[in-house]
Amino acid sequence: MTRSEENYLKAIFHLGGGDSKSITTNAIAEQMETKPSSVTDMAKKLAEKGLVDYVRYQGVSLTEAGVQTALSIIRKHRLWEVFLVKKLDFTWDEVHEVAEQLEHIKSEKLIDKIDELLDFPKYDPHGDPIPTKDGKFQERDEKLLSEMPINSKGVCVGVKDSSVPFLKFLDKNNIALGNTIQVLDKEDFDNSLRIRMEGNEMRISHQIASNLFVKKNS
Amino acid sequence: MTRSEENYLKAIFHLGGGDSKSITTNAIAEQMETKPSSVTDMAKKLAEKGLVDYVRYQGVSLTEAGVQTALSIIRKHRLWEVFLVKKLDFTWDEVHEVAEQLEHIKSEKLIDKIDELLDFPKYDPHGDPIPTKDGKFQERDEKLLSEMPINSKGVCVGVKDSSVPFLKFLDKNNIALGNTIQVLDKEDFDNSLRIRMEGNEMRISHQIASNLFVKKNS
DNA sequence: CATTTAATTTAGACAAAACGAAAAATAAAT
DNA sequence: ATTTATTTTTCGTTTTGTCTAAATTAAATG
Repeated sequence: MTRSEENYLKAIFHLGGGDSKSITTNAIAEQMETKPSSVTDMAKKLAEKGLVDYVRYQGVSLTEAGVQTALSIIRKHRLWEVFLVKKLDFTWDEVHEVAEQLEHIKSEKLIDKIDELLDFPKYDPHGDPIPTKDGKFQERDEKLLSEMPINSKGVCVGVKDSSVPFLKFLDKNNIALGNTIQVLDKEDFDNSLRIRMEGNEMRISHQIASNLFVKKNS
Repeated sequence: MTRSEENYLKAIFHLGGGDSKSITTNAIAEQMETKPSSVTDMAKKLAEKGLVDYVRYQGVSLTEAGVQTALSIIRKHRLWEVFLVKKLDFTWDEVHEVAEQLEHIKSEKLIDKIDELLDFPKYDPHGDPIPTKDGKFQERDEKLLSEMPINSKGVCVGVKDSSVPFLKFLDKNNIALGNTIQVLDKEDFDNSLRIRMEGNEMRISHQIASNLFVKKNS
């Protein structure tokens, strides 16, 4: 399994190709910042290896083997992210780039030991769930802050956009995972929200609210 | 700097090409388990980049820039080895293979933080010195056990051969770095030694003795 | 010093991964 | 239903790193 093949599988998974949904070569090319013609080449190769189903002009979806491979890479990526934050004091906006490299290290023992060292974390620094060793994906009951009704309460558990600028913005405004949130009011005009976060009242744009995952209090 | 280029620089350094000594393409090919013709190609490329001096039919030696690059890779390799042993309970015969991959991860912050996490170790699990961040190499006053005079005492500080079979042999015979050693007798016939190690008397073949580094007591 | 031997380089070819231009297939629009 | 537009693929080319076989250079030997 080459690095490039691994990156394609990961991209297809992130685009939803794990649910036997067909992903277009164009979509994959955009996600990976490459050209559609390159994707076609790789689609053939991965199909050859039994990792994707590929129908010309239709698109690509992951086979069961493809899903498992993708999950193992995502598992490694997220565990390394936790390691970087918890053990090496990286900030959550610094980890992605390095984890993109570390996820390709080939050693089952290494990643199992990292998992153990971190005490088997369930979520990465951005709140994304870490697949288990046997390829199970922990889905979570969460919704976007922008979709919470007025007066509902919850806890901030993840970010949808994990780009560096967004993460830095959250830091600057003391918005962190684990914070309690109550929706106080919604502004019809621009869909902005007034919320109470950890006791402090603040105003949140729709842009922000639609990129924060919240676990609603039961 | 590609992975392949880094591996060539490392190999040349290990063959002594850091002391402006010319290393033949054949020697490099053997060290890297590749073909001399491939080495020639890479020699040209590295010369182009100013990392080696290359004269046709003469061989290759590292430039100052080449030495610094090689040292930074060796530094990473050895720090990762310490990490694997100290933090993840790898044995000293398991670390090399994984460190060969980890040494190519590109992040200055990462390796500095690993260094810090390990409390700035000076030696790797095989007793090899770890170059400093500014590319200084800590030479050490040590000699091979096979060259120690009778009755001299010392401490075992490193291995010359760090192959898996040799390391496993040492484990099996309770020979570990840090152990005290006294040479009791030398057998002229086969150059084997009688030694006292941590109180226990034992016999050591020349083959073994010439692969163990000892720091002589002053 | 000529010749053989060994080491080294050159040249041509290949595989992986990528790209751009152009052809082909599909989808959309009229 | 036919044209138009868009998407996707094909094909030829490039780059990186490697290899084999042939040619060249250096070393060694008589």
